[in-house]
Amino acid sequence: MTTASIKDVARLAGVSIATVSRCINSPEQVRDTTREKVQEAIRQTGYSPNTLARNFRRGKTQVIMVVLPSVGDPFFTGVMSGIRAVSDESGYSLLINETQFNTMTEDEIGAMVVSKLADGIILLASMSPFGTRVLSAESRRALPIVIGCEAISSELDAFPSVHIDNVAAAREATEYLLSQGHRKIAFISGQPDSLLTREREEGYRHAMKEAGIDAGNDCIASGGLTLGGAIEATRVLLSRKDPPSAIFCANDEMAMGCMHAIKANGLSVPRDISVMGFDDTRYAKIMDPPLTTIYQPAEEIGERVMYRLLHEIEEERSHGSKPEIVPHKLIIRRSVARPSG
Amino acid sequence: MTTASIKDVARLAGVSIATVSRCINSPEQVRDTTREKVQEAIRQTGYSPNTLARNFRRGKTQVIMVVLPSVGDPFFTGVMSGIRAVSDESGYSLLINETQFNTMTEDEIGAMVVSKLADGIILLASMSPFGTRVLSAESRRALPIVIGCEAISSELDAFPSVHIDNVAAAREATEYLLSQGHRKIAFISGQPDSLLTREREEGYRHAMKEAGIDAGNDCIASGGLTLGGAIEATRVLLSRKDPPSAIFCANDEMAMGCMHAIKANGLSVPRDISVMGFDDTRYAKIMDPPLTTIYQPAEEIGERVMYRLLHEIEEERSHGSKPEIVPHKLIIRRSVARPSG
DNA sequence: CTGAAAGCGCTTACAG
DNA sequence: CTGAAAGCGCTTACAG
Repeated sequence: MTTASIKDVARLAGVSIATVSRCINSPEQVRDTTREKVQEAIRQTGYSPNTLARNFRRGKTQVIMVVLPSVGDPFFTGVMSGIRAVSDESGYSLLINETQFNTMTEDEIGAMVVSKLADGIILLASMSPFGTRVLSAESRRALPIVIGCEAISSELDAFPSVHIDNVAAAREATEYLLSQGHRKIAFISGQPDSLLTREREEGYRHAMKEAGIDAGNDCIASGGLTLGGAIEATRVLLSRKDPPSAIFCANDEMAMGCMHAIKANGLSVPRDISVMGFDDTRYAKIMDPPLTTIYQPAEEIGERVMYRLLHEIEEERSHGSKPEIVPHKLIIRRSVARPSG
Repeated sequence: MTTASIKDVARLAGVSIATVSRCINSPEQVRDTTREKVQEAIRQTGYSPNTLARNFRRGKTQVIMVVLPSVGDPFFTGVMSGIRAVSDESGYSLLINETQFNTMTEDEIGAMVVSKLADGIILLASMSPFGTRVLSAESRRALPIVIGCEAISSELDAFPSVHIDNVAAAREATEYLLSQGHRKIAFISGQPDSLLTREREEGYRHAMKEAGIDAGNDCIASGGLTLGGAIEATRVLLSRKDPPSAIFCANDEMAMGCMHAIKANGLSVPRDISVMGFDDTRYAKIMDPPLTTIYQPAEEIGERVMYRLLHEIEEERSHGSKPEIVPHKLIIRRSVARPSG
């Protein structure tokens, strides 16, 4: 199958390749009769422009790369659909790059843009705060990158971002648990180096401290943001001499695992132990009992991130832009009750 | 930020661009002293090869495109990790293209390959069985495409594929329900035009028929493979004059919604109604009660699909290859019991 | 409205 | 081991 090139079309139609190109890219510049001849030739040859050549020539690809940690994470369903809503009407295609929780260094991110495979990048995944400095602060600012959902490392704070106030949200969640009378509140965090959960942990610690409670290190267990990790972490927490009366998980995925582990241990949620999640994924409301959690406006985050990126691509790069903070919301369902003790 | 080109490096190092190119692509062909000069020049200029130019020149991209219906679908976590395990050791990058349940026509798929944006394609998503015929049967066979998980339309049956025997698996699931004494078994299907669920539905019908039970159309409700769709479908089923004693859902996602709707209706699973899923995603075992379902070897499917694709890319295209069938397995947990009636 | 020509940045036989 | 040169397929000022 030797694919037809623009030359074959030109030869068949009896015109120059420039004219064929114009028929495709700005047909209004071509006389009707010529255009029809060319279109017929395109049909006959089965010609389709070589995207590789075109991208190269134009120096751009019309694609936006979305970097996310893991396909199969229900939280990203909403974010993606927000991104897509905007990209659909802007003529960009979306391609997704999965990191599988390998933190990306700044350099790898930079390489993606420098290599021109995408015109812009949306980062929804964590990345190492310790990228080696190939890119100067100046050139870094020039890359069309926008960060969504996550707090970001100091190396990346030159980039625009949109996310909720994770510290405040986690504090609010913890305060709700406190308001229900809990004192022994444990926290299941993500990977120790994840900035996102570090912020949520900070909110938790802050609220505990303000309530005059010493949240020592054995109030905190790492669940790696995964279902299995949370099950393990919960088991550890429950086996302590003085187990918690409430567990706050840094995301809903872990809250699902946590609830399961509690029940598997013969205890009841929320009668024996209360569980609080974070994200409000589609599963939160169908948990048994339905999960009390923090809602993140996933679609809105997606839309705003994409708008922001289009701005970065099309306008002058903004300098030192502040993060856009979108509102979160505490969703009270039935996985939290007053402690029985 | 004007990025350095190969010319800048050549000038600075005092060599030709051919030599710079060789230093990058086959350094062993270059004398040590020259290579060092060039490497120093690369460092100073911050040069990084323009991937667009390179891809264009080479006529290939070293990327594999994975087409899947939806990021955020837990089933694909395993398939992707199988694919990645193989691609990692083969030097290909993975890019993901999400269809959001818009069925892709054969033409769109073909366009992706013809346009050369990827060297090969893995299709994990449904596609319309009615692609218009831009591609002849011959040329179609030439595209490096492998299909995973799904049964496929007749237009696409020239492509290699790897999946479980969906008909047999669904039959087995239904037979298990029958063996527990159920007669009034409902089925929640996907989109009416989804080939995948059509096969599962076929297995269900087959088993029912063999048991001498008339599974009329009101035993079947469409849930669109989504959580919300299944909740709705379950409500409809429960409101029938003669509600089912067991519900077989075409995937686990719907089984989760189904169980929720049953409980929300004040009924108990499995005491009042049994629920059977399909896929055995990571959530199946943490459902309450844990979900009885069909296990698909997701990782293995991913690995095999990727191996198959590498074969397609690197070797001669295979003609009329048979689908690879991987084994499924009935996983008995606690969402199915004997009917109470 | 159309064509001849330059050039995007690279790779790779071909000579030497 | 290295360089000069052709060429990948397209787009786009520039002339006419």
